[in-house]
Amino acid sequence: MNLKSLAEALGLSQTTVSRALNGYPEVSEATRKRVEEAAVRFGYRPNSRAKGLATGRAMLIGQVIPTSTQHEMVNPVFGDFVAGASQNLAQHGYDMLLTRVPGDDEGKVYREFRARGAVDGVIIQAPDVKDDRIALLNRIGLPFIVHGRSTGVTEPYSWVDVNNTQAFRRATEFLLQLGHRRIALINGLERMDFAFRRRKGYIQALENAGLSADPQLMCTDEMTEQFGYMKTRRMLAFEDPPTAFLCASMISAVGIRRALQEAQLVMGRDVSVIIHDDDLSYLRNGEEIPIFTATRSSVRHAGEVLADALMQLISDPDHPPINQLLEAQLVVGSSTGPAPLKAARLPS
Amino acid sequence: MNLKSLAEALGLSQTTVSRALNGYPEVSEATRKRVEEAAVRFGYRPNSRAKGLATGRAMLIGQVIPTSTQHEMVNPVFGDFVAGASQNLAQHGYDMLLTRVPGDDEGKVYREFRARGAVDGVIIQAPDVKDDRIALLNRIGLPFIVHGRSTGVTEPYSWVDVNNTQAFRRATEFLLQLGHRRIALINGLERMDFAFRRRKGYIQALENAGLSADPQLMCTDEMTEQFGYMKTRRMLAFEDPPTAFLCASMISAVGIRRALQEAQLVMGRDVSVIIHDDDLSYLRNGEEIPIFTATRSSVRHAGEVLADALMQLISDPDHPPINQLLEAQLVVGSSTGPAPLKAARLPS
DNA sequence: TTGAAAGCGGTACCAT
DNA sequence: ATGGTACCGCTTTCAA
Repeated sequence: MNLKSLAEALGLSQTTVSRALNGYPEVSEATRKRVEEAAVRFGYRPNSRAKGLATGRAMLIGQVIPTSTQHEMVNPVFGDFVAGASQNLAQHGYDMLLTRVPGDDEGKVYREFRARGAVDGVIIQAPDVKDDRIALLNRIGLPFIVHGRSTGVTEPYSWVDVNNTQAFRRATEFLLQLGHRRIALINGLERMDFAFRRRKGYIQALENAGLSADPQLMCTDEMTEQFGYMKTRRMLAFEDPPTAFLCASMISAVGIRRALQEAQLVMGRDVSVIIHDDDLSYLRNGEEIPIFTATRSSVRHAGEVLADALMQLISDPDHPPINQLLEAQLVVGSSTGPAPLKAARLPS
Repeated sequence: MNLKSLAEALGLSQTTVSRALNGYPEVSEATRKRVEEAAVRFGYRPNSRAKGLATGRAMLIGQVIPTSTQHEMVNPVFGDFVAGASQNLAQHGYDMLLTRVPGDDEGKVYREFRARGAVDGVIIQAPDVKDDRIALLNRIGLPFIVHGRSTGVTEPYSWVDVNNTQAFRRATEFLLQLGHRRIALINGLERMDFAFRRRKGYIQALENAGLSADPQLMCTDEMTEQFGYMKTRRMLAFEDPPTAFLCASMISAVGIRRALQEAQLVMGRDVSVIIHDDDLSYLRNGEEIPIFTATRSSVRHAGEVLADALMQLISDPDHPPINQLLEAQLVVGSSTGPAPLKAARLPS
């Protein structure tokens, strides 16, 4: 059923039917009723491509699937982000177009998007420090918004980010308060802006406390389970091992837990662990105090916020860049809900 | 730059240019060269919607984002599946269209897809036992393929699935071989077909060994960390607690590990854990033998296989249903690679 | 081998 | 308030 046959069935012109269905004011209420009813009855839905061709809009937002380069694995929270984003895009009639890039020529995809008119805007994930996608997109004039920021990029662009620096500063401060002095940082690839910022927060907290970061306790790599496991194992073997861990990925966190579990059993070692992204938990004498950032839901939330911002940018081409810094949640309590911070101190 | 202006710039008709670019044989090699070169030079790319309107194909595969109903969280391997699928779709010029359904009227989305001609086919995720989406899609005639199967559906349909029954039967057998008799099953929602099948495999293995499953050791719920944690805690408190755990989600596995870590510290308890999806690991006296199914990469692989199958279905409307059962990987070794199975026996 | 022109299914301008 | 029609950018039949 297309517009033509619907119009014929109603004995009206395509123009009128189209107007009635799209809420134009010049249609009489009587005909509008009649048309809408018939549309439902016949199950008429306008063809997406025809509509897009006529209006010049794709009603699609593009996104390149972000895989960590080597292992080609996708960040497990990607699904949550996408769920949040597409939920709010849907409210504006938009869907999400996912593409995968063979090599590292992501720029080619954006040029294609633009040239083919395949999408009305794009979402950029996991920007690097000095990410060059931003300049490209600004240049080709494809509306976009970055999930995260890119240190070193001076030209204006829209972004929605979580305050990673603050989150890690606070988490480190919390551990320091508890008496920890040897705090390990299991970080992601620091060419990625968010990892870069997390380290910054960690170092800030240490320096504010008059301590300097021990290079031996900081490591950076792709966030695999293996990475978390190996690094933790190695660090626990130091003569002055860390008493707490700060980590930024639920995947690596599994590895850390595995290593700790092993260490406790083998060495009877009593260690604390603090984990960012999904849950931060502090373990002391077998009593666990979960501190969590509930990142899966906050990533989802970021997706929602970002989608709304992008819709604004698209509806108004002259809209100034939107920059939105989301407060990092850092709640101490059980994973069923926040609770007051318990200051469990490290025994001297 | 569109076809018209490209044709004008070349002093050729749109027809010829179109033909040259689409590899029609009747174009002279000389003009084809000339056209292709000019297309590159001008950065010409055919408009997606115009092309789609003319050809009647959307070059898009639809997919509804699968969220577990209550918590609205997305399975963390979703990204890996999508990466695999869209990689192979891209080889055929297809992209993926993601939609989120507000309520539970997923059927409405598929009708829309069909009526609007928004996609050429769809991928169905996480089918329930007796999933009714299958009948609907068969009825409305939208090509589709299911990632997983649906026990109880008799009409033919295409699917790509992993042998979950076998995987869990084998894992259970392995634990039995090692001397375990009290094996816990931390399962997903058993209305979902894959969870249903996993329990089947678990029970099969027990019965083959002349044992019957203890209802106390089987639980099923949404795969949250909390779920894994709480159930493990509870089961460890039994007077005859499990000595091994079989789990089907990396998220719940974190909870299980957390509970075990705690238990070891508090109770000095020595437990084994076996985890499906991402890693199966066996822990004994502090010596860990990882047994893993590498599910993140195998889910990715499933996405690739499924995409290829769907491309076949779409290119040939009369193609009979494609059913492909992927062997579940069950490898014993380190997480860097497979190694021979070590039969670490439980002390009697 | 090349070109003219009729769709594909809508929207929107200009009349009436 | 309603209708006629050009047009969006491409493919494809038919004619030359």
